[in-house]
Amino acid sequence: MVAQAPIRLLIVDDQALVRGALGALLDLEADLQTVGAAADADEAVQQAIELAPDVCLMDIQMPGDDGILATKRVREASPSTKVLVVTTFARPGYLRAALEAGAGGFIVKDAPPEQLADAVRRVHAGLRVVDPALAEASLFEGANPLTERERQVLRLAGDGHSAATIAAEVFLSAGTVRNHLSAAIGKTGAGNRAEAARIARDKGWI
Amino acid sequence: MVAQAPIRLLIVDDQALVRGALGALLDLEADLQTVGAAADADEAVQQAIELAPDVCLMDIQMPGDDGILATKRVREASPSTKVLVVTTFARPGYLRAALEAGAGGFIVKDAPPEQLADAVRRVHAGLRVVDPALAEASLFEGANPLTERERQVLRLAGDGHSAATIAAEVFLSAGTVRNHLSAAIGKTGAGNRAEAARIARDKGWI
DNA sequence: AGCCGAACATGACAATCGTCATGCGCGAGA
DNA sequence: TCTCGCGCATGACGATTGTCATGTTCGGCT
Repeated sequence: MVAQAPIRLLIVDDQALVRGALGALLDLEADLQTVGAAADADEAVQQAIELAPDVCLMDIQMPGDDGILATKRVREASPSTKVLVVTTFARPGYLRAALEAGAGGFIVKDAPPEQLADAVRRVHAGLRVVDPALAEASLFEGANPLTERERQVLRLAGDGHSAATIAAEVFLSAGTVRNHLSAAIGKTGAGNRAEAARIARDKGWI
Repeated sequence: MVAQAPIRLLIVDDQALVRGALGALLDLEADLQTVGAAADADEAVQQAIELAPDVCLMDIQMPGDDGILATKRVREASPSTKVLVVTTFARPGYLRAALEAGAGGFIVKDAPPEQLADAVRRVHAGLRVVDPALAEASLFEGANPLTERERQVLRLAGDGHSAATIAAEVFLSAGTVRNHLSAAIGKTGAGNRAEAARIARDKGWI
């Protein structure tokens, strides 16, 4: 039997150490070969065009465009490249957003290392790879219940901005800002804006 | 020349994928050998005793006891083991706390992969390894200005608890809690408790 | 002993926040 | 077409928060 051409990989993660370590781990597999590495969305898109890799490993948390948006851009730039999203946080909102952005798989960094190579192979074969526990949580949690305005003001409130400050930034009256926050507090089941922001972040809603 | 005995490593990180990936990266070096892996502080201490590794790679963010406390416990359990703290966040407070806990080095995950093996060798040789930029920041930021009470109430406030709730948890009057929070707000230069909590977390003060 | 500063504790007062009632505009379905 | 529901916007009202003046305790220093 003739040896198959290896699956060519592009690794995207803002942390250099993680890029190198994942590369080392995957290069141990005979049928996988790391051909590129990128630290942000722009580099990722450029390398996807130049290298047309078979699979792109994508971390979600990055400075600038996040991994979700980067996934969408990579898929547009190189449709033959499958994207496997690898993330630290098992947030249902992330899973949903990643799949909608065109990701072929979603795996958390808690997963055993042996599973990673398998996930890459499955994604390359066109299969959907999703952590079962996370898929269930996503179903249970349901979709993001927050409206655009609510997300917008809640993000700012979570950073400690006052209602008046937020009102000035989004061109609303302070009362309206408080009202949107109140709605967000109700939908998250929180008792105040700080807790609401924390919960929404936990679930990947903002 | 006779081959040196390899440097024996214990890797501590709550994320299985990262443990495996770091292990793969370091095992590429001829003079380094991964002999153990642990997912939390308890496992780390147990393995330090059983294996007496030369160097322990320690992540800071972990469930249960954090990496700082784990460092202290590993040093006590196996004094011959040097600890190299590896963290995602370059927070000056973390650096100071890690060194006080007995860490021999502190490196962030942004660092280039080649640097990691070198850092391990230096720590093993008994040298201090610290990211220069971070050391400067630590000097500039100074020590944690918050008192014990201020840290305590600010942590709870950051999770969205109200003054009354916090008061009940720490056995103080609501007014006293507000007063401690006010002090913390002043020391962090924030405008309210939420921002104060965010800033304090950023700097590794809570 | 006497003094001093730091951490901690408390209640009064003004500013800000969370909730509610109310209204507008717009797309979906009867 | 006429509702109905939803997102959005606003101001009034009670609840919570942030600040300030004040007081207590405790260790260090002269």
